[in-house]
Amino acid sequence: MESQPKIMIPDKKYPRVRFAPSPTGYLHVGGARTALFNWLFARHTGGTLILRIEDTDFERSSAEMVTGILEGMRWLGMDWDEGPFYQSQRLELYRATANKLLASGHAYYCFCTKEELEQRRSAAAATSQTPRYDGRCRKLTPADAARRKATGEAAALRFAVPLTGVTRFDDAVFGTLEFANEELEDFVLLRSDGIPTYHLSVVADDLDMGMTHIIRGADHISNTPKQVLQYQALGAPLPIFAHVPLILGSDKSRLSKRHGATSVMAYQEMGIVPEAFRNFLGLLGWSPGAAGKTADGKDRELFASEDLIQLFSLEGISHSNAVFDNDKLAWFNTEYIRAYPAERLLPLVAQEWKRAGYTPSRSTEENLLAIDLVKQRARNLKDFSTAFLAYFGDEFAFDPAAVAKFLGDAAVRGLLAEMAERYAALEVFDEATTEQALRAFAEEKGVKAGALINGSRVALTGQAVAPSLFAVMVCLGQERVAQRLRAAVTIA
RNA sequence: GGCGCUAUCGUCUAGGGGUUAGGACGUGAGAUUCUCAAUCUUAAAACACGGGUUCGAUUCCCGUUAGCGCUACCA
Repeated sequence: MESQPKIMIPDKKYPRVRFAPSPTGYLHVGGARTALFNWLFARHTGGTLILRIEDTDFERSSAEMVTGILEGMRWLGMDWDEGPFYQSQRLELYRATANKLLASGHAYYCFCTKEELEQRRSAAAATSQTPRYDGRCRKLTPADAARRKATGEAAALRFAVPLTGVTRFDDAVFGTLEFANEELEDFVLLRSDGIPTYHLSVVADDLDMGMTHIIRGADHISNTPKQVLQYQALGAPLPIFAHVPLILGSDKSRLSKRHGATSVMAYQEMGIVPEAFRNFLGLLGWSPGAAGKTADGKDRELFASEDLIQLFSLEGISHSNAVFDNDKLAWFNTEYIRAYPAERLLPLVAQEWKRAGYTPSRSTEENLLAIDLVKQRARNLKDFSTAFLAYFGDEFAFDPAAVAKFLGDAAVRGLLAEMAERYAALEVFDEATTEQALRAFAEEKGVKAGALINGSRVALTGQAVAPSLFAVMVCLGQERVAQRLRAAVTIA
């Protein structure tokens, strides 16, 4: 990791928020939503978004995961103003902060070993006592502790939580939250190897980086009093906390691998359009309230990025957890695919083709026309590399079910081949003339036009599902149509 | 177990002391078409339970239940 970017001088007139993922996994759905809310808030208020990588757990963190997280943010169209900062490169700050806390008597050295602590914890659990650090090293005199530390004895630094009283803070979504200090244990600030824990580094950084709002997952609510205590010990003003409810799987348990994809990038691979995903995520745990009504009083669902930015507010964040609904995501996806102009859809489709190892054989012009023709029927980007292949080149598969349903009759196949010559001879090849030709041919042969239409559709596209047949013909072009109809005899 | 948070259709949610409790996804039915999707119409579907407060509670308060979170020298 190269040199660290500079932190700008905090200008408290505008909010400063951060997204602070831990690179122990890819960007997951919950993290992406937290990032989105921070980004939306920053953009709405004209504030600053800082990206901070919380990699103080060296064993579980990796550079690869950082890359993945940045990739996920970019895919969703989120940018950041400062960073990424790496906590692993800011260790001095944490030590300095720890020293301040030690000097002011808010922290003390603890010489208990990990094994001892574990033993006491399990002993407490066995007698159904609340397992909590008993504060025995707190009784050591500072001089004693300093001497032992000087001899090289391993020691962690713990925060001395007040024995009585309550710690209170205002949360922008949950209101005033209050915790009894006696419920809090003397948590570790610095591990015995000198590496800070999350509790210390998060406060030191949020302070140093001038954060005004802390927007993060509700799983941090219980950690917050520990952080508030540090702000107070340091004589620093509190930022505004805003805890965002969690995202749950379909069984209402916390979203995890067994619910399907948790990595944001997996949704790209599944053919989801980034804006659809962002729209969906933005509405999970947040709603614009009355501002999101349409003229006829219905709730709006479709919000472009700019709309989300304009409407976003902390007040709209809901208090309860939300279940991730794949069906609704799929619906957003089709809405966006259909609404995109072909020019905008093409790059996404091209990416999908690349991933599928497909190269279209027609021109960009023709591809754009084809995209416009078929996008109404797309549910997913994947459709463009599977069912829609016949529109972009001559290599495509025939759906066996479609063949069986509409081309099972050899007589029909023969008629199509015969009809191919009519099409080859057509002087004007547009929707009107192609339809005319087919209906005339059907009448002449004494068969239903529908049978020829359906058969042609399969012969031309390989699918039973397609746009209007004559539009398909025009899209494919005269030569191709004649060719594929001639080949009909060989299909079944 | 302790502490904390939460509770409106299956799901996302709006609303709020007096409403036919609204919308969206999904689901059912019908219409339409050249297949399918779309579209249109339409149907079913919710204030977790029990006590208060109040003329009146889904809304405010308390309790119960349930779900989730935290309970590490992880973040």
